[in-house]
Amino acid sequence: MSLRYGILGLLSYGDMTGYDISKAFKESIGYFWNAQQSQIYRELAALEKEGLVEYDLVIQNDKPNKKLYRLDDLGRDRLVEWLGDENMDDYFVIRNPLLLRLFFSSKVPVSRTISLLTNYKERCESAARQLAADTSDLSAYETQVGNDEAMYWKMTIAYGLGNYQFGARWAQDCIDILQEKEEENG
Amino acid sequence: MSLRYGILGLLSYGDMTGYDISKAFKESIGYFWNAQQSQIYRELAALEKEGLVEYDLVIQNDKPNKKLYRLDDLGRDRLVEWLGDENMDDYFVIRNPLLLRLFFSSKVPVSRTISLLTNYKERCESAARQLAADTSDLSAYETQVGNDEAMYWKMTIAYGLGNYQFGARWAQDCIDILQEKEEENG
DNA sequence: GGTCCCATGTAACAAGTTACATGATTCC
DNA sequence: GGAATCATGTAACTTGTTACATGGGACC
Repeated sequence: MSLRYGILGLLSYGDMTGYDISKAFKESIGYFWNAQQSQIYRELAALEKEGLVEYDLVIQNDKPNKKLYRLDDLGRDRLVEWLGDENMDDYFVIRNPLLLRLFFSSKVPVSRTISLLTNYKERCESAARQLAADTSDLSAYETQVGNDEAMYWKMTIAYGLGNYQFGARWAQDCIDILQEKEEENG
Repeated sequence: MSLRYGILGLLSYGDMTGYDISKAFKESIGYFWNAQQSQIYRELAALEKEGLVEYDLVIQNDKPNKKLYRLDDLGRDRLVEWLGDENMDDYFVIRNPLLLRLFFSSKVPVSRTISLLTNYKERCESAARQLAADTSDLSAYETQVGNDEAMYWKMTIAYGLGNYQFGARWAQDCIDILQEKEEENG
């Protein structure tokens, strides 16, 4: 259900094509949501059918033609409705494949799990660096969309960074425990 | 794909019915994975068809009959294979509906978002308390399954607790910013 | 000549959600 | 009398994944 509101939300900033939206999911908000291209086209078609969005076909000569989507009033209403929803159950549905795997890791040599966690830690750190770099220049965005938008955006970045940092710290703690274990039994 | 390995992993501890597995997902490992009952029965049927698990039909008089599932050698092999998999892409696919919503929250009054985050913070804190309470007595589990299993289990708990604590702290930071904002413009 | 960008989709499949159906026993 | 526990599943639907298909223009 969230994907649809992600699309409506992006369209609330300005008209976009499916391709633009797909890029936005990858590049701008990929650290808290991701979506397949095929999923976006499917959802856009559904949104149009339900009258939440409309599009104009833009004819281009040097590039493929495109469908430029915009929010309808109904779509805007639904977006605001969703933003005011009291229900938070969705926020506590967790599926963490790393923890699932770690939970059963006694079936595999300790060294294997150390390398898994080392790898994980590095990827957390590089993800954090990447996010910091991508968002280091907030000022451009700030003047473009206004202070309020930038404030909320910063909060999501703070979460992203904090979460990666936590992941890296936790992984290191686990590695320490496992290395001690290895020395004992080695 | 992870669900299947979650089931195989649980069965590696001992024979279980679909109902037992469903309970385990809810109660024991619900803080890092969740699965619908219907999903588990479907997956068990598929695993049996593929020869990764087998079951005995246990006839009961006072309760409904049940299918007691056990791991086959093939299932055990596949589990260990998965535990040694190098690919970590799955661990970095993120879908966080709270951040998605927060990102677009400039369209809604500040007070609304303060109450959202306050609520979120409280639920993080209560989830942390719950997890701590549920796992306060590790000793029973430790003698039952051995030290190695308990070690990995503790690591997943540490993640769960840390993650909830981080969520609560972050939410409070956001609330502080929003309250300042409200006083300025109030 | 090869790859990336632009821009649209379809098709098949896997995974997750929600609701329904059955029925005895136990506990309050 | 009502809810919870035990125990199985089916059906319909939504969401997410992977692969395929098309085709011009730009850049190296």
